[in-house]
Amino acid sequence: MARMPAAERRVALARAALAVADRDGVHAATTRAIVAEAGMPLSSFHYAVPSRDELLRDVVALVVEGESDAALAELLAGADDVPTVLRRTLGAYLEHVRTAPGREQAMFELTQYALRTAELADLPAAQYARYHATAEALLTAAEQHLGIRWSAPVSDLARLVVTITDGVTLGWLADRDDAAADRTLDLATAALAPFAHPAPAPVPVPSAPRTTPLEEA
Amino acid sequence: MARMPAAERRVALARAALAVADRDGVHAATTRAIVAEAGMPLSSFHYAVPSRDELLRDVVALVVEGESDAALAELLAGADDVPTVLRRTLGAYLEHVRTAPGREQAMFELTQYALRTAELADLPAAQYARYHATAEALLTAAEQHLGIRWSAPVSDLARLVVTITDGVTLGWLADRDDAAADRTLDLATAALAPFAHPAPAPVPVPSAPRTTPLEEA
DNA sequence: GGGTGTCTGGGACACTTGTCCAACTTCGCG
DNA sequence: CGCGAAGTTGGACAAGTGTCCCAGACACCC
Repeated sequence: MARMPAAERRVALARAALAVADRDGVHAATTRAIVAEAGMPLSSFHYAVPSRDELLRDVVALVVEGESDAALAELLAGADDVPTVLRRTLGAYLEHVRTAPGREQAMFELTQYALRTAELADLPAAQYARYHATAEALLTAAEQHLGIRWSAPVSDLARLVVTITDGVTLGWLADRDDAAADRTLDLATAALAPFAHPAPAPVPVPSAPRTTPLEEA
Repeated sequence: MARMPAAERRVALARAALAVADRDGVHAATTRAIVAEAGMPLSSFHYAVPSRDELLRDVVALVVEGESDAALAELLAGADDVPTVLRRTLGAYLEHVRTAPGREQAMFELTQYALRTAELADLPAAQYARYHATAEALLTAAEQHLGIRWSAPVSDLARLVVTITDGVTLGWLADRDDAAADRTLDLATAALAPFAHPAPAPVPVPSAPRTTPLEEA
């Protein structure tokens, strides 16, 4: 085995663990399966990581990290009306689940496992806080780009959005009914869109007039 | 051990398995833990049940069975306006989750486990079909009792409702934020209520006029 | 009452699991 | 060059897993 600092080996193990959990489920991500995936001898595991549970913590961080970026670009494209953008964003999420179902299922499994494991009991709350924050950022960005204001607290709406994406994912994983999932998103869009109100007259800061409000970051 | 026909012993084992899965998670529901819970010797297990996976199938059936009744009564009580009934029903579900979180989590774990297990791969679809059917029956009953008509296909709405309850459950299990879950249900209620339209003039069957349409079953 | 089929239950099997050790090699610095 | 720190590794451990066998006990019907 090539020589490798422990820290580096640890992230390689986290990536391997994610690959195994994606393919075969979290319960199959044993220390032996993980090192096999990473092409390491078993003894490397506990040299790089104190315990399997610690590694799983890394895996969650690994996924939650890269999650926020992908969806944001979708919003900025074709800045149409609210329902269209909403539907397109939800659709993009579902598409992501469809192309990597194991990954998303692994995240559910990880959450459930963490909830049952004393040393990881704090993980799910942090994980979902990140989900909620991501959704909130998305909704706030939508206000800007669509020139609207949400008629309910954005943090509450964000939680509802995560609720819906989670629910749709779970349902689709269970029966793989693409058409039904799409119809659910249609309905969810129709249910969510009315919370968007046209923005009040773009508040001009009296002391600092702008030529065009479109130039605001 | 008292003598007991194998069939009877099997349901006792299913109940014990549910108790263990509720308390300690599905992964802790080993054959030994289950028979200990049931107060049986280990060898009784495979006399009554061919395999552990078969037993888990029973457990799902056990829960899905008793699920439909509880919520229905809620609807019939105080037949108020749509948002109130909607909110009350969703609230009753959340309350159920709150009082038995392990149970609901066990169902999620069971679904995830089944999805990863070839012999149980058919379970999740059937399980969710039941959920959807239950929600659909509820929504249809609501049409009658509230004198409304849903402006979207009831089966689609039912899937959205299950999506939301699943999502709320998952989120609450993760962070146990009661207030946030309640706010999510408030918002979901506001989002769902507009799908209810006043029923069209109560269709009188021309050949069989009724004195009062309220007496219809 | 005898015998057949149902039920009991102790014990074992083959295997997998997370974790650790102790010996070995390699690196980098003085 | 020498030496301590860092990295590598085969092998083992104790515990736990699902499943099965087999000898015995009991119930019920002819």
